[in-house]
Amino acid sequence: MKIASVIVDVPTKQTDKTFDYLIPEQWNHLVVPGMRVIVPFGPRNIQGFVTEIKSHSEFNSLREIIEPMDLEPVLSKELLELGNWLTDTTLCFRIFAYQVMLPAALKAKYEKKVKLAAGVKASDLPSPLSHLLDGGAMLDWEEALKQGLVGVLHREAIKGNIEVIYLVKERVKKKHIKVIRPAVAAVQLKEELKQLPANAEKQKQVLLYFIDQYQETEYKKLTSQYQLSPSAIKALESKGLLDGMEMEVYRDPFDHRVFQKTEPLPLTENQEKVITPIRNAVETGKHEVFLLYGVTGSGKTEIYLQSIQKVIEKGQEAIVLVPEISLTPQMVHRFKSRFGDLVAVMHSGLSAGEKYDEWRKVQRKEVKVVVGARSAIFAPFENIGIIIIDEEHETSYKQEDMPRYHARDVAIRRAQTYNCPVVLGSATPSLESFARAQKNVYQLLTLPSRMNNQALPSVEIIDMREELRSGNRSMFSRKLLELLKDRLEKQQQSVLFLNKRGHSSFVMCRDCGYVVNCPNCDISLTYHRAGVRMKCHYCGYEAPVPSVCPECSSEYIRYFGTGTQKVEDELGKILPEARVIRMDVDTTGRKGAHEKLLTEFKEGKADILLGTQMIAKGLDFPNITLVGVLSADTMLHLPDFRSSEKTFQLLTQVSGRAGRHKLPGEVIIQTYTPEHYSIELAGTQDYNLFYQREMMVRKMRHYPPFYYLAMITVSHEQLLTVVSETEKIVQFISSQVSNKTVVLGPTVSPIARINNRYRYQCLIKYKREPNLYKTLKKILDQYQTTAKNGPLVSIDVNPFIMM
DNA sequence: AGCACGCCGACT
DNA sequence: GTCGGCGTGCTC
Repeated sequence: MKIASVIVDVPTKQTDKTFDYLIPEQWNHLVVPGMRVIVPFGPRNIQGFVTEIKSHSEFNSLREIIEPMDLEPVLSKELLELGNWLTDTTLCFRIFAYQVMLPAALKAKYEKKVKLAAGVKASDLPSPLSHLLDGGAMLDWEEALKQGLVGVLHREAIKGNIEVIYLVKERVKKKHIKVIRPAVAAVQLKEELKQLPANAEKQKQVLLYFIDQYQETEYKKLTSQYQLSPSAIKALESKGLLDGMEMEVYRDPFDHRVFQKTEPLPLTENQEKVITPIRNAVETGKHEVFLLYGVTGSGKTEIYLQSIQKVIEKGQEAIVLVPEISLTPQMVHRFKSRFGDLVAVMHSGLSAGEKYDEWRKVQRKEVKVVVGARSAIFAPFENIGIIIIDEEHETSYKQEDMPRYHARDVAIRRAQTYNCPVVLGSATPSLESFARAQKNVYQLLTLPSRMNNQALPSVEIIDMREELRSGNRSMFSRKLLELLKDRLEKQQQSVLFLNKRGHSSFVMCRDCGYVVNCPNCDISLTYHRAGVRMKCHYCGYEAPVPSVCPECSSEYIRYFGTGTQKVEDELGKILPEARVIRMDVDTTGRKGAHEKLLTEFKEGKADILLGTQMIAKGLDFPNITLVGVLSADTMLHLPDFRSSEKTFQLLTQVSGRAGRHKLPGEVIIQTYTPEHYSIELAGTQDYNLFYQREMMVRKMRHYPPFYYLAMITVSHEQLLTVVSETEKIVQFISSQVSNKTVVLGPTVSPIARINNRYRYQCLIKYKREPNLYKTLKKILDQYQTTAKNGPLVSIDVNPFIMM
């Protein structure tokens, strides 16, 4: 009998290896690597991934695979290998690496049930069980737990009267509809029509329909159109004239929309210059990474579209990654209207079932292009011709929980295996990428000017300290107010951008400044409008919003939100005639609200669009001629070495919203630190100078791209234990690495406590350390094996969030 | 993760 | 003497 090596769905150190199972004869040829199977594991049944088929095992008493869950593997050979690579490079469990590559719908759901053992009568059991299990009924274990039946069940199980059953279930079913199609030629249908008994009126109608419409038809449509009972169709089916079958259908989220087909636009001279090397790489099947550096509005998307066109012509497939927040309907529209049904879209707005359907389209090779957020990088294509990452600098490409991968790294890895180009596009490339381009690791392609040579908007930086000194205490500088009024008169549109500080909405006392914190974590609670409650995002603690301040008993304790509410109120006072649309977590919570608000703004139903992060991208409306940034520096003081870079990127991004069409644009940036280079240089929109300045800082402080980072976070209930354990780790690493490597710590984490566990960090900065991963793995092995009340250790290689 | 096995305290 | 607490170790 053949043997399968299986990675089981149990994410622990001890089970992070393959387990061997016998393949029952009947599945012998079906079970292949990459397939999900149900296997017995101890007393229960769980899901697992087959990684290998072999004929020998070191174990002598193997159990059998219970059942395969797929007819064809869900992970190709390439993806299995990619999963192993992910495991090694991000130091996670293999099961996590496999699961992250699949839609959530394919993750197993487990159910534990109780039923009567064979040959036992329900009446033999004690009273509560006897009727619950009567007639072979299955009792849900959770349900039994709630009713306090565990003790009884336990006793009966020992006696052998009941049986515990472990079920592995799919989360989402494929959606099917029943269709009917003619089973014989149309001529023959006509023949049969004549032979029908005179009273077979309904059958006659159905036959006439199929003679007229010789095609597959939805069962429901037939029955409702002719008011049929199923029997008429059944009769025809049994005569062999019609064929009924289940057909898999997709939940198409864009079903109701019609896409006007667009043709490739003529390229400018610059675009032509830039696309040529990409086309060549596609043509010759050469792996190369291009950094497409092009200012906002320089026509990067058209480059993507035409490169993909080339790939499709060559019979290959394309993956396009777009940050979640710019995966707007407009963006999707551009791809759908160029490539029509060949596009699958994957983003968080879809339901689990819809995501699964989009994934199936890729798996069944029914599409050629995938447009999606981070996880779309794992699209199960098998002949990739190009991978494009738009807004390459976006931090959302790094996943913050296991496996902590960066989509850019995965993209390059996959492109290497498929010998195809990667295009990283940005108006403000990440320092890492730009530095690589400078060193010719990546090939730099530049689009220096906007299409049609529109001027970049003029940017003015306003020193808010100056405003305060001259007696203006409002949040609008005099200049910004003046321009807002001007745009109102001219009936042009403005965008006001509020940079939210650190985390989201919190509750604060206006009198004493008290902020409501989580009692278990050193972090403020987040306000949730539903139920007027506050929640902790880290431990789940919940509390109602207090009516008086616990510190000073003031009644003026309230939700501070992202500040947009406050800005809106103030706007209402000073510009009462302006129509304002506010976009933040509160107003865009519902599905589709985001799109609806933007459409309203586009249609000119408002003069001012006010919002946070989420309006920084993708807005491309002709009538926007003014962009105001209310507070540019809120992000600058976060404990993050990338804060300058992020500030510069965000300001540049926002500025790009103005004057993208015929009308010239103006940008006002309000700040308390106008002298900071990231703000000053965002003002002059000088990426190159910013790059040089920031590189100097990074070099001095030993940060990327000069050094690589690895962050170790240790947590424990006892402060002293955390400190001493972190110290031990620091010592151990120091002893293992070269003296050129910097090992910092123990340092308190920026979030000093989560869920009553204190947190300390150790930061490693290194240039070349070939054995570091092995060393880190050793640390993980050590701590994941020791007792549960011991310290927890997590490691993030190339961290993006330093908390 | 779940679950069994196993060794100590408070009860019929 | 037993029921049940959760500490430890195993699952091919």
